[in-house]
Amino acid sequence: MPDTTGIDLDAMRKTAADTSALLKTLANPDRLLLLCQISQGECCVGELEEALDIHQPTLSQQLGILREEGLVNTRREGKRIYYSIASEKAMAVMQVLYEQFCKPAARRKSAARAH
Amino acid sequence: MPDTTGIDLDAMRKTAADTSALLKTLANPDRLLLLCQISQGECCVGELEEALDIHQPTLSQQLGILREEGLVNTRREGKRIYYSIASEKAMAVMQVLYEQFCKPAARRKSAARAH
DNA sequence: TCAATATAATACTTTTTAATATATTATCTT
DNA sequence: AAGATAATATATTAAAAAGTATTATATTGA
Repeated sequence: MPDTTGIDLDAMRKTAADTSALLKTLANPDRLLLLCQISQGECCVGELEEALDIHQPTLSQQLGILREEGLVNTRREGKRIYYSIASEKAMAVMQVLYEQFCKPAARRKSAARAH
Repeated sequence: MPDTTGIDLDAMRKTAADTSALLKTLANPDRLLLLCQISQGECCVGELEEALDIHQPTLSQQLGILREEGLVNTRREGKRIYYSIASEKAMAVMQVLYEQFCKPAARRKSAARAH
């Protein structure tokens, strides 16, 4: 009987590596705030800077990481560059994070209802 | 008119920090595999070691991190220590990760259906 | 004393973060 | 067209902090 355990495990490891790559990209407060803001509608760097009060080089650096990891798209309009969400997977995770961390009251209610 | 922007932003930063702490804990392939396994039912260290082929001190170290961060519970039974999931938030995130990374076919179908 | 698990100690590499400076691209003014 | 300004990106670097893997040892219970 062939040992299929190792094969499955290799596939799982690969998936785990991909998954943890996304999580790692998300695991930074600035980037979470940026994605949160961008997810509510396309915005340019200046708007992000003002809304989140992160100073420009840091902002650009973090946006660069989000770009490299394929989480956001960009579009130039004159001097400005507009960012929007590019990754469904990232959005799916952000949605859950929002439910778990930003809407605790509502969550508790529906959890209670479920009992 | 008081500037309420800063107050909201502080709250958001706090939430973002909490959120990224969880993400950081999850952002490691070994820990993802461990949680995945444990989420399918309580298991002891030996079972995890065999199922995932991670060697003992590393395993114990990663389990230690999951414990410290409150993601898992432990229960001793004789020589063995059984691990189970302790965090609803972590499970909610794991569930989405599973849907996004481990069930791509099913996901694509339902996405297509939605059009 | 053995089995199961945890902790400690260490050495190493890799990341992260933050700050400052500079470059690029586009628009505006004269 | 020249130069000034605005918006954004890139480069550089320094310092701190984390992550990883390994080997050895300790704890707890049977």
